[in-house]
Amino acid sequence: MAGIEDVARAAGVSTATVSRALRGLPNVSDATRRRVLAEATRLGYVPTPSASSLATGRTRTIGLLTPWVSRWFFANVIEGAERALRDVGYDVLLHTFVVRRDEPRRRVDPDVLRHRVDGTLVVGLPLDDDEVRSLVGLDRPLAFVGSGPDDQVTVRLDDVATGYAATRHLLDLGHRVVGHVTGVPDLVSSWSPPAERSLGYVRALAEAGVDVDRELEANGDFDVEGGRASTAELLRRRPDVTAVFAASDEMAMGALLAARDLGLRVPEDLSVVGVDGHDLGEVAGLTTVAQDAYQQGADAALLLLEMVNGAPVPQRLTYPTELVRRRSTGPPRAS
Amino acid sequence: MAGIEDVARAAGVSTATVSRALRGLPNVSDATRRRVLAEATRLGYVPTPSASSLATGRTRTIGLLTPWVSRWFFANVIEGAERALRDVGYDVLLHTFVVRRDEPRRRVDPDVLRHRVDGTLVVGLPLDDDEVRSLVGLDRPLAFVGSGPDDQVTVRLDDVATGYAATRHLLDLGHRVVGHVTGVPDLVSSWSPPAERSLGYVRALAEAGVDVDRELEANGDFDVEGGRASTAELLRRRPDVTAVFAASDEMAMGALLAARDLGLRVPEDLSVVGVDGHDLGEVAGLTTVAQDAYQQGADAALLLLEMVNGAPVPQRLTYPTELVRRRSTGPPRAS
DNA sequence: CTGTTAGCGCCTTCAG
DNA sequence: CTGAAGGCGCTAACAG
Repeated sequence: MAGIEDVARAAGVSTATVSRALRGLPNVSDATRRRVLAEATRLGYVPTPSASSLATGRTRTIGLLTPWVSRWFFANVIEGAERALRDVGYDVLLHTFVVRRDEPRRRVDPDVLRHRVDGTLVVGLPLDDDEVRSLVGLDRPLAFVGSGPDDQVTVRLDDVATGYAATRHLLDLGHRVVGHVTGVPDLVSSWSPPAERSLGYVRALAEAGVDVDRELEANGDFDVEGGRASTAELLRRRPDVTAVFAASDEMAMGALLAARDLGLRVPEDLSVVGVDGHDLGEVAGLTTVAQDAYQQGADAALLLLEMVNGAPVPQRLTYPTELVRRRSTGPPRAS
Repeated sequence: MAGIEDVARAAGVSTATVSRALRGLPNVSDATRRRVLAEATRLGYVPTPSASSLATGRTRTIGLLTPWVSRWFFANVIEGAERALRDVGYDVLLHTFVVRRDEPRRRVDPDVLRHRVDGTLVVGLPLDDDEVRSLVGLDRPLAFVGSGPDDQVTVRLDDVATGYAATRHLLDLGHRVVGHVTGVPDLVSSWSPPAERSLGYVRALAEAGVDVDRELEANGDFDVEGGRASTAELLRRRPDVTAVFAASDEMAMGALLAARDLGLRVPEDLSVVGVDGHDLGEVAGLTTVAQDAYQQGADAALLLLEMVNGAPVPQRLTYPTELVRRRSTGPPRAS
């Protein structure tokens, strides 16, 4: 409840000096600063954010845009980013965008962010060019995690390499008819991870001299039920499939369910590999190409802060992945 | 970039009228309102939040306090709350608190929330009395999800009944030596769900005339690895255990891993039941007492908004749970 | 129904 | 090194 004026009065200085002293600005004598600090503490003074925002234009808040919080990748990125930001006294404003199969999602509206954040972190949300432009138009730092336009600061995997690694693992085991459960049906942007993972898949097949067939790919919408349904569909179309590469662990878990539904043993009848390194992957015995989502969130947040502070930052941080072999993959049955 | 003054000038009215018109307040003629709206839209006017906060004392922001975002219950509550709030134009400020086994966590600091939120939602974060008092001292609406003090608005399960239901299911299957993997070692508050679930466990055992033994309980820290370790410990202490009730699905998954580690078959050698209804429970074949975390988050958010608007709200919303039977539970082996 | 006038609480030149 | 004073952009009485 104490205002800056109370502190000023108590310390016998002006409000300007209090402001300077408390924010660690120069041009305040040590003695004065100590006195101000002491009085501020004693009175329990805390600056009113809206007042200082109004005066400075800064909010010490970062906007976090994401389609979900309850999925592995997103939850971990958010957690990593929030903690990194909190550590330096920044708040996180959470904005989710419902993304559904059929209906188009609500568009990203820069007006909701304007004057409300010092920067924006877009987590795994595919934006069209207009949306990106509108965020750029906020004239505040902008960074992407998981995927992002080529000309924006982005923290992500090498998704082509990731898809390649997963597929290659299956090929190395001897599989020759490999299905692919991918992420999204229609891409609003050209920089989508599922598209690139799919490219890696195709590349690995081609390199191995294996036929690539559109019938071997199906959309699993990045969730368990989608993975289950599309794997079932895949197996209906091509009963000779012996392995499936799913573009996320959650879809891969769906693939495991589909196998069980159909009475197929894993990995004897069907091998499954995912992407993520989901916490529960071990329980399911899921082979996966693992990534560190938490750290990507934290690093992206730090990058964004650098930008907020006007420091130069690398345009792109590419994270490593690691193949984790578990029970869900093995050599195909001898046919 | 256009300010309220620009709109006022363009519409040929005062800023006060613009403010009234745009916020749908009475005492503005239809014609004027339309004109103002048109000009505001044309100029792309959006009120600066910090300015209106400073003037009104309202922020249209809710603070969300939680220990994690990457765990099932928390992620779903957060998602539900965020969407409910966004729908009515409220922002969510996310605050996480690292909770670790050993070290004490950072204390909840009301100063970070002061003048920054219109209300606070505490999600599954055990607070001590001082912390609760400090939040109450903010003089803003406060609500809890998952657990909360008796005298505060809380949305939660009947945790005693939940623990009872899970344990009862095992007893009904014929188990007589039932272990319990609980949540936390030392409770900072008396209203913790793990403590109540444990109470339900004890009650069910007592009712069935089965001995209750402290050795049959172990702390699993609410995560997979904790569940794994404590289940292993449990089985070491009491090799005659035939079933385990874990206070969360994530710990239950850990119990499944422990069983596998020890070469025990589930459910023939060990039955496992959890609590939550985790999305991946089906993949693991996990029997569970399911709850709807998303809806609890959404409802708590709505309750909080009612309070912000000065409406009376029920002190307590108790959510139903439902036993979902899967492969992880079955009758004990005939000994 | 509409305009005028003070603030809301802090920051930031500009003097001194 | 410090203080005075204006202003950030909007809202809330109070007149009219």
